[in-house]
Amino acid sequence: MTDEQWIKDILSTDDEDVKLSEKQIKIVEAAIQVFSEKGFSGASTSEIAKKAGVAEGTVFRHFKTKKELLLSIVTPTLAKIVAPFIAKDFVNSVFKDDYASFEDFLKVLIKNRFEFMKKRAPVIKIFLQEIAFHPEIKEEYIDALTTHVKVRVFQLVERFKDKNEIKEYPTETIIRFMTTTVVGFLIARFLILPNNEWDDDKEIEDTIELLLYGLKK
Amino acid sequence: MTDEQWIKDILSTDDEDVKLSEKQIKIVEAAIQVFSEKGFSGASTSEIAKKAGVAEGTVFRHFKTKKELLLSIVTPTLAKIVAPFIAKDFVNSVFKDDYASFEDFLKVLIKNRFEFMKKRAPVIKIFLQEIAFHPEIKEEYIDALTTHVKVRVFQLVERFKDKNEIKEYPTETIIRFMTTTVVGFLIARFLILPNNEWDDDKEIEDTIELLLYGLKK
DNA sequence: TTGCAAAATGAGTGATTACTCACTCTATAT
DNA sequence: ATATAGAGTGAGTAATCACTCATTTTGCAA
Repeated sequence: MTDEQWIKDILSTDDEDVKLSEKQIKIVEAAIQVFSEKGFSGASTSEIAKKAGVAEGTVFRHFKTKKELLLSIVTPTLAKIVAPFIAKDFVNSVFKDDYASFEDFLKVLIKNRFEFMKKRAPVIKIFLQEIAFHPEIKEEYIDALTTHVKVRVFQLVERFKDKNEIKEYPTETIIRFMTTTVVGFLIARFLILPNNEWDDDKEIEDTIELLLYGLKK
Repeated sequence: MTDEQWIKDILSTDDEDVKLSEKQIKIVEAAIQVFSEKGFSGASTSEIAKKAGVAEGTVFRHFKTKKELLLSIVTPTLAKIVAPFIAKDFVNSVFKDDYASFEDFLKVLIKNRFEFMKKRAPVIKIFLQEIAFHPEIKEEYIDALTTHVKVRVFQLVERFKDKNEIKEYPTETIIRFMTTTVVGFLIARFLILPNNEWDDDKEIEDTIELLLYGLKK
């Protein structure tokens, strides 16, 4: 349990984008708030400017169009979703000391994605909402997921299969099962019922256990 | 396997709303298409009217506001989502002949919701999208789910627990697990990747099996 | 203090929005 | 044939939209 540094490093998500002026940051923050509340189409640039404490013209000085403002929020988010998995030898790192169990992996992964979601719920809400109406974003998202994340997780799952830790289901199905379970939990926790009283530690623990029992040999 | 009439009856979702004039139907159909493609805010009443082959005034003769048009689509959907579970003695019906297994129940439920989703994907997309921006709809939805669906499924799961068919996890967690798995599959299948080549029968089978292994004692 | 470029401004632009209303068309009853 | 009611129309309305641009303010080097 103590020696999980192998993934924690890879999964780090704490880098922040800099090189934005003070006003630019205020505009982006306001945009996140308004987009999150009303959706991209329902949000008006005048409201964003007002909330940012800035003239409407200033918004367009820094972002050529309203859509560019959306992209400046959504694109880095996509990058951060993918980031943990693009470490070149992701799979090997996990197995480096031939010590990693499927359980340990699940644990670290879920806890990490939990913190990720906790910190970025409004942005991820925008991301999920708008992906449906902007085919280029959706395309880019699916592309990034399949070429970076899926390929590597695929290898990983097959290694755990080889080690006889999990069942012989189609790897596709296993990945889908893991994904919907984790993502479903996070969406329920942070987007649908954020105001419920959640015993987070217990929910995470149970989710891991259920997944484990469903998949282990 | 042959004698599952007990649920199939209860789960029927094939009633259609009538008492709508020909033009009203065309307007609603057009609205479903445009709302589904562009979202509520992004859709214009003029486009809906055009697509329905109708003057814009006609839209407002039948639906006082744009939002009323949205509600005329979304409200019956909510009713149909809940419908299967509001049969007064839902739980007892399932156990009527003391013959139902958890597996049979899962099988019928998933297949039924699959057909439901298949038939109504665009409307359900609208439903899921707009629930985020219309608190009253969300409230009504959560209310209906907790007072009708959740209560009954709760009883059901506990009965299966009593019969030693499933584990002693918190019933809440079991329900969430079942829900995210099934809903996650349906969203992946019909909303995110509808154009993939899906072996539906196999996916359904595997999903049931995985859920079963995760939950059975 | 002055000079000056970059940043910020907000009134102005044409397009589009949801919605209205005075009017016409159509179907049925007599 | 005529009257009547309601369905259908589409030009018109004020409001709001994303975006522009001539002008002012600001920060800083000389």
